[in-house]
Amino acid sequence: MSVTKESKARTKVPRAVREPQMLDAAVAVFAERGYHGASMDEIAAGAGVTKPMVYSYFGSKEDLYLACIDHAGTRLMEAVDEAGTEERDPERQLWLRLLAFFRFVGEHRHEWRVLGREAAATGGPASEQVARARRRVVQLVGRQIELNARARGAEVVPGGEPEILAQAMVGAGESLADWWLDHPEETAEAMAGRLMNVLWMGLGDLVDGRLWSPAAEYS
Amino acid sequence: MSVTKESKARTKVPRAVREPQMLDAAVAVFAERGYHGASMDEIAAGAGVTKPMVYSYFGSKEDLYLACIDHAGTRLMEAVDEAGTEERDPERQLWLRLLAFFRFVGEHRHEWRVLGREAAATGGPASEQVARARRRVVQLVGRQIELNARARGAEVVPGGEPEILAQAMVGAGESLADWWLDHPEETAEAMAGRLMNVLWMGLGDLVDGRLWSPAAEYS
DNA sequence: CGGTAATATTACCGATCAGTAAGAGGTCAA
DNA sequence: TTGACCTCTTACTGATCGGTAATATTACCG
Repeated sequence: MSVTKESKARTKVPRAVREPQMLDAAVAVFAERGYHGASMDEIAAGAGVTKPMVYSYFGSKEDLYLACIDHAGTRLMEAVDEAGTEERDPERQLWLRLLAFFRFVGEHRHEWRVLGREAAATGGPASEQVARARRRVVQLVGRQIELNARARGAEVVPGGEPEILAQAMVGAGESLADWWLDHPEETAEAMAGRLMNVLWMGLGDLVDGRLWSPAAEYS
Repeated sequence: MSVTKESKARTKVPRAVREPQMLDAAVAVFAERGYHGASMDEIAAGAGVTKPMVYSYFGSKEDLYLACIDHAGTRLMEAVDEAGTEERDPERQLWLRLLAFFRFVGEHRHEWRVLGREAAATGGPASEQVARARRRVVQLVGRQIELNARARGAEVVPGGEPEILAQAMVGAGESLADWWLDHPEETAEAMAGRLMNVLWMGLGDLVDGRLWSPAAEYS
């Protein structure tokens, strides 16, 4: 009952297994305490080893942090990217990807927190890495917006470049995801639906009673 | 050239003057380094004094942080609240308040950063204070949404409770504000216009070419 | 002037923490 | 078996930082 799993695995564990364990523990601690607040001892303990092992595998605290950012960013990108790749209708594709986003956040809260919140706190080159990972997500969303616009026959998106709109969308998603943490009774579908509404329909439509809803069953 | 201002003010400064100086310095350092990364020595130096003075006025690091949150939150609330108080049209009132928000962010980046980003990093009772300050903003926006809905004759806002929509809006504003930091050539008006568009018109309208624009001159 | 209260400093303590040295103990191939 | 390699630990260093005496210095008021 002391540690999460496998109270005592006294065997030596090969690097290929232990390294991901360390990464997971690091993501959890960084998400909980932030970069400065996280201690390497706690991360090591979370992985079931002691500090020098973490240093021998990852080099330094900052390198470990960078690895966490990369890990989380890649996983999020994969989840959102592969959702709706075979969906032709851009509006529905947007919906599917929003849904994938919230499902990822719901199932990997730690990863999301590392990417979203504690990001710019360090100020060093680590924050550069976070900014890059974040930009990848924003660009993906921006391309999605462009797709939607082109599908409607518009050459450019009015109201600003797609990436700026994407920036706003990602921020709205982040904020809703945070709200979700305090209201776990909501489903990922409900959260994605809310974001889809406020983004796609806009407040102007909403207050007039025009509501968005997924046309068909969602996967 | 060493310190920002007044190279040497060798006189003793009354508490009523020095305390706000400390608060300003603390906001700046907390915004830059985050709670954990900020050192009391740096804050004290920024205020032109040494550490024990800060402790004698604010008690502890956490108390100082709380004071910063309160300070920034109150100022932001005031700025947004008093904008458009005498505007009757809710849609235009929303616009004026978005504008006030971005002007505040543009002129008080430190304050905004303390409220927005480094917020949940501490995990202690300080994050509770941040959450409360943030909630005040969200509630203000939520009331604004309700006002808009009522002005259109709707009893309730479809698509979810107003505070959830407000949560998304605030997040979108945060995110755009961050983007703004890297693109200072944009004006507060342009930023507020973009946010107004994506929120009020919605992507569905935007990609169809329906764009929002302020009806009359904005103050 | 003199003395009281507020402003301010120097110099320190103890704790925490990133990072390391040195070596103990398995594991496996030859 | 043996010896080389990988895993893992104990035990430390040096620096930073929150917080605190103890004390100095200035302003102000009678």
